[in-house]
Amino acid sequence: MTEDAEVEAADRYRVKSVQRALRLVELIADAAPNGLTVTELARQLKTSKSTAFALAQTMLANGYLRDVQPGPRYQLGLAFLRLGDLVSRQIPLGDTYRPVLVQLTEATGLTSRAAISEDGYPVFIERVDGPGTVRFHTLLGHREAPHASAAGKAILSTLPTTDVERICGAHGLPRHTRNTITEVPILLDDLERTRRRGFSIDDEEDAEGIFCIAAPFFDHSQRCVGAISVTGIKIDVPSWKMQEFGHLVADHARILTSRFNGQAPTLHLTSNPRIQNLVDEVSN
Amino acid sequence: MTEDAEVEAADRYRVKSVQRALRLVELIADAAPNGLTVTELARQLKTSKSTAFALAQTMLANGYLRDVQPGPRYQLGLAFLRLGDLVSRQIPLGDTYRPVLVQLTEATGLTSRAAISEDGYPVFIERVDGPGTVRFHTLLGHREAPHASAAGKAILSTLPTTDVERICGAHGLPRHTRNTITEVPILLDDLERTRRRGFSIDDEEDAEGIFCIAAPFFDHSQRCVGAISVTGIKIDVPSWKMQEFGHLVADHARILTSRFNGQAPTLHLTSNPRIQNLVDEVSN
DNA sequence: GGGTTATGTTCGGCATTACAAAACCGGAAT
DNA sequence: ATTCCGGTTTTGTAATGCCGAACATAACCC
Repeated sequence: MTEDAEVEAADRYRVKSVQRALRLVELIADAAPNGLTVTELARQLKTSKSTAFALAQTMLANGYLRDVQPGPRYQLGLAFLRLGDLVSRQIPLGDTYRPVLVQLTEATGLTSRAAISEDGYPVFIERVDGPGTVRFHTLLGHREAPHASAAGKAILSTLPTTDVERICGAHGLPRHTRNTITEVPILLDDLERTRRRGFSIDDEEDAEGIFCIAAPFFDHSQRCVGAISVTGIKIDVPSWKMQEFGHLVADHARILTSRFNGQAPTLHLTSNPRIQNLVDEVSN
Repeated sequence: MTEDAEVEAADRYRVKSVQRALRLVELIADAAPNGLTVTELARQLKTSKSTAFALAQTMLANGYLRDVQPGPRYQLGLAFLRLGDLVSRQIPLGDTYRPVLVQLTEATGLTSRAAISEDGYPVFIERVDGPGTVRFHTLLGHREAPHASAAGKAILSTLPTTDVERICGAHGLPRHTRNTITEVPILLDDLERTRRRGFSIDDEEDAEGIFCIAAPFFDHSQRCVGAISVTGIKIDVPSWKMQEFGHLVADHARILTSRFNGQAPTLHLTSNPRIQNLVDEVSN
């Protein structure tokens, strides 16, 4: 009990049963679409059936869960639809994103998404699926890794190095694929290239076979609000097309910036010598 | 304590602190977009500041609330975005609705919505706003009154009379405006007219100055899945246009029905004599 | 069809812990 | 500088959430 009094202190003002209830919601969310039974909930929550039952009943009575037959299985209720809609309305200029994404998807034929920055992390708030048959299971509200996603790197590329190091320090650079950048200096190089290009590239760094291209957009004080991105399957895209996609994404990010009456910051070119010879790499 | 042991029994398996937490979420949702402070929460929850604080901290730590400065105000967190998105994906054929609504909005210039039936109540699951500057504050996940909304009446019109009476008996027919139907027989007449027309009309019955036109759609077993509707301001719509809107809505509802591989039920014409002379009213 | 297993639901008691009140703190306004 | 007001922390106590075990009910299988 002496090990980490800090965590203990942080927990002091948390209501345990509510924590459990929230965890229950998460479990059901992850277990979609078939729902979970009381027994399965109890096992996963590491609690007794009676407790899981009481929690589920409470959520049920308030519309946060619904009961799908047969064999009482709990599924997320429509109440979350309302709350989700409310949240998306609270996002500043929330209805600006979709038209831009629609246009970007039409131009590229790819699924496009918009993320806003939450302490450096991209949180996706809007999505327009492409016409392809392959569907990426990308949920709104999802936080992606800053170092292993195009949107994340686009956001990081607008931040001073100290902030990048702080954010990376907080959660490390866990490896997702063999292409994932796991060293801070390499990441910083990548961010510098991103600044020069105007868009970031996730080349199978988050998931095998998937690429992502993103560009940041800004508010009036030149602060990065978030990033928009397109996602596709690596195999059927020649590299010249990647460049084209990149410019399209960057163009549409600029449209968003102007919608916000925003302004992109002027580039602070690095003096890092390792970077200097990358200047012309853009046109490769 | 002897008054209603039934309610007491139903409450027995509810977790009080979780109930409170959910109520807290509702309060914050209703108080949007500026959020609430701990003190305001405590007052509205009729609890002490410390309790409200603990609840809010718990939700905060899990991303269900966010802290908007200044003077710590709590606002709904982006976690709800994820859950809302998940729920909307769980709706069968969830991505079928939007294209149809887009088309309907283009054809009518009005805001159009789709609702699914939950025990006779329409719950709105998708929305496409019209080009007008006036915005209706219609939230997804919102349950409208069955007797005082076009979508509700469209759904009721597909149900046998006994079901309609049961549903109305459960919550009564509360008056919203002076046009609201508050008598069951009148409602039944209206439903019969709806069946003959092929679409339902809410003529300022839910809110003054607002009209709504809806039509039901069906699944393969001829059961009503829900209804789609258009909403507009009464004043600038001539009655012949209402008819045109009605047919457009009904047409698009049929499109949805066919997307579900569904089939509309054959009309069971009533023998109610009061209705007989309404048959030709359609062409008024 | 009866026995068997796996569930969902109900109950009672103990220990936990969520709660309220009050003290503490820090910033804004006077 | 002082007061006020709201947010945070503390602490004791009573409420209540939790568990285990009993009960009910449905699915399953010889």
